[in-house]
Amino acid sequence: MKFSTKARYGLRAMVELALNYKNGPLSVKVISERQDISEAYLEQLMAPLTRHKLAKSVRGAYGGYLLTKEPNKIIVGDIIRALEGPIAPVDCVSKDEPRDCQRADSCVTKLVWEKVRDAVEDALDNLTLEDLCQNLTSQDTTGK
Amino acid sequence: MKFSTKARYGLRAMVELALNYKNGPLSVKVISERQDISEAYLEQLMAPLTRHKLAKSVRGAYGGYLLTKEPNKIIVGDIIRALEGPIAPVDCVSKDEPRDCQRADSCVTKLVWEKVRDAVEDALDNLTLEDLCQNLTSQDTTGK
DNA sequence: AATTATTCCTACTATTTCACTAGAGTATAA
DNA sequence: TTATACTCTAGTGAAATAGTAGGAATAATT
Repeated sequence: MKFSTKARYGLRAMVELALNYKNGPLSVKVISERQDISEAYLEQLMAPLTRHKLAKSVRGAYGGYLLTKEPNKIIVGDIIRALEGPIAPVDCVSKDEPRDCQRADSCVTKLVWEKVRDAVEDALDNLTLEDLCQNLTSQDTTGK
Repeated sequence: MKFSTKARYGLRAMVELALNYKNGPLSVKVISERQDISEAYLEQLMAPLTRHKLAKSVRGAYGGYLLTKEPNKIIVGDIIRALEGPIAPVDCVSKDEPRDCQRADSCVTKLVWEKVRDAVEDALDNLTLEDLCQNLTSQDTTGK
């Protein structure tokens, strides 16, 4: 029950964009350095984020990526879904692409997975990039 | 962000034991037939459940597995943890075996994973095997 | 016009994890 | 003493993960 590096790295990249929100585009190179993520790999992660209109790109020199909205309008859950697909601890309870299973008594445990799915969605959909940025700055003052 | 077959099959096996709670041990063979799970594979899943004292075994003819407690005393979260280890969407927020990461600003996203972890634990720790059994019987009456 | 910095696109690959299978050994009831 | 179970460990095939690599397109700078 782990999130992949796609979700983890991609989210960190988005936080980096949020921190830079007022300063124009940030290149993959810079993000990858600041966040210590492989440049080529991070490039791939930006594609789904752009496709889902969470970030937009500016090509050419001095280009890079920008958020499409203010940090407080960007939901962490949407970032994760863009990177990993629908949030579902097991395929049969995926809201978007449920996979129906033959077994009648799979319903016995379905309740469990539905509750987990809802709990995770609730947690992720009530956090914005701004929340994370605030968390960072408040932690900085505590000194390590 | 998926649960493995270990968690899914193992939980289904435990529900099967709960349904049979008053009738003595249930063999892996029977469980595997009722739940349509490979016998040899399910055998392996019973080991951690036994080790964590959620089930106990009776060897020899007419043997099998039993719950160690009443279904309403067995927490779904404990079953999942026995089968998959600590509930943690990323390693750094594992309550038992946290893996410390060097990156100071990993803290930026740590909040996210902690919230997810807590949400999942809360969901799983507030369900017992009895809850699932009741869910089954009530669903049976709805037809389908 | 050439150069440089950037995103875009796609194919490839190494590693790891998952989901089993297989078989030999041990305990126990009938 | 035999059949029925659990116990333990090693092996394996397929799939997913986590990247690498390279070239084409685009835009600003010189």
